Amino acid sequence: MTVTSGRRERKKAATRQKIADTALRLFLERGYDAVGIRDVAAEADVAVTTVFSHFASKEALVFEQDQDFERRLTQAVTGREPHEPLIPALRHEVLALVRHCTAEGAAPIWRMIDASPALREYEESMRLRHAESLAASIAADPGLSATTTACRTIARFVIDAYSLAREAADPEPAVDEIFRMIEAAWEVALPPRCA
Amino acid sequence: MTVTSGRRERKKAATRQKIADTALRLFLERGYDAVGIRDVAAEADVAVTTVFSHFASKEALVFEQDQDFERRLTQAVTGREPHEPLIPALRHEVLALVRHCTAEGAAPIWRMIDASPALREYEESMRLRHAESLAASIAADPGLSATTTACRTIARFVIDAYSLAREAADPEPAVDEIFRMIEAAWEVALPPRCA
DNA sequence: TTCTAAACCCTAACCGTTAGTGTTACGGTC
DNA sequence: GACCGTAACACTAACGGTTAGGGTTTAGAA
Repeated sequence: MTVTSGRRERKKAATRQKIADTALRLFLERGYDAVGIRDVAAEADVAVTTVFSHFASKEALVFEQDQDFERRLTQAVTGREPHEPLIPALRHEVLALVRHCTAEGAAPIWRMIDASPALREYEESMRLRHAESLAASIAADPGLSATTTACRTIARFVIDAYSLAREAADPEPAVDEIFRMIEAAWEVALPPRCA
Repeated sequence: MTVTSGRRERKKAATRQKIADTALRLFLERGYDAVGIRDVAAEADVAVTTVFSHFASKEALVFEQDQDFERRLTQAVTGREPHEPLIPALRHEVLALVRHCTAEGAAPIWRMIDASPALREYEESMRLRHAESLAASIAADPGLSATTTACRTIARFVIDAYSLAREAADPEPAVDEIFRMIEAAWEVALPPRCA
């Protein structure tokens, strides 16, 4: 009921972080498949059940900041200036996310993800979740009057843009190229006088 | 080396079919999660290892006609009349696929899929594979001059259209609505004189 | 202080999946 | 028609992610 910013929460967060850090370190050292949950638990000095109380699956250990990602996308919609158009705001945010993922230090992690079918599959289903929540944000915007289908469609397209650009040889121009397509799609989705 | 349409191949196909039929029946009777691979194997009167020699995973038992789906999409691109435009051809094929999936008899299967996270996840990664092979077909068309990124983008959008329309309250109009958006996206992706 | 419940631990199991090792029987060869 | 290579299948045992069940500690509320 209270603020509960006490020791308990700090300890819990520390445990979670220790597990995530240990897991990522081991995965990068020995390879994702070569490291078992029991290894992670032992190295982080916690029980296997504790790992699963913090993370829903082995794959979730790798995508620890999943929720950040989702929040930034919805924020780009709900937190933009009044009358600021939707698509450019999303383009800007996706560009930032792609830059973040293709930055120097992130390369080994993404190499590991691309090498593991399980991780790729997990990331795909994550993206679908993100698309759904993005679609909800867009649909909730009172300044926009698009159908449910159009909102969900644009949300998917935006998530596709992120995914495709990240894999492209030259990510930043790819964002621009794909967003030109999205912009065109969005314009025909709106009723005539909603320019 | 020869045609090998002999008894061996027929027996193999029969085994595969028996496994698939048994699995689908049990899944629908008792629920996907309530049926184990060992149950399927026992009921189909084969060894567990035989199941996995025919199907790569438990989920693959449900999406038996996966390859049909992929072939139909690429065929819609590679097999269309000369000068027949790309997007309407794809729209036509997606419409047929959506009709097929939303037909009366298919409802219980899709209800089961929607209810199981594992099956949903599997379907998502299947779709990504289909998008990749569709992108390859589009990129290989000598009559089109789009960038690699544009081809991959349009392929994703088309697969999204299938997925979103299938889930929509009214699937067929949804296909039309989404394909209007795709058409607009495709037009800005082409260089100026490729109308 | 006392009580509650959240966080954690341990054990044992479940289930999908695979490796290792045969066994059968089809299909081509002499 | 006997013979051999091998594809298809069987059996066992295990591996690894995941969960249930039940117990212990401790932060924080009463």
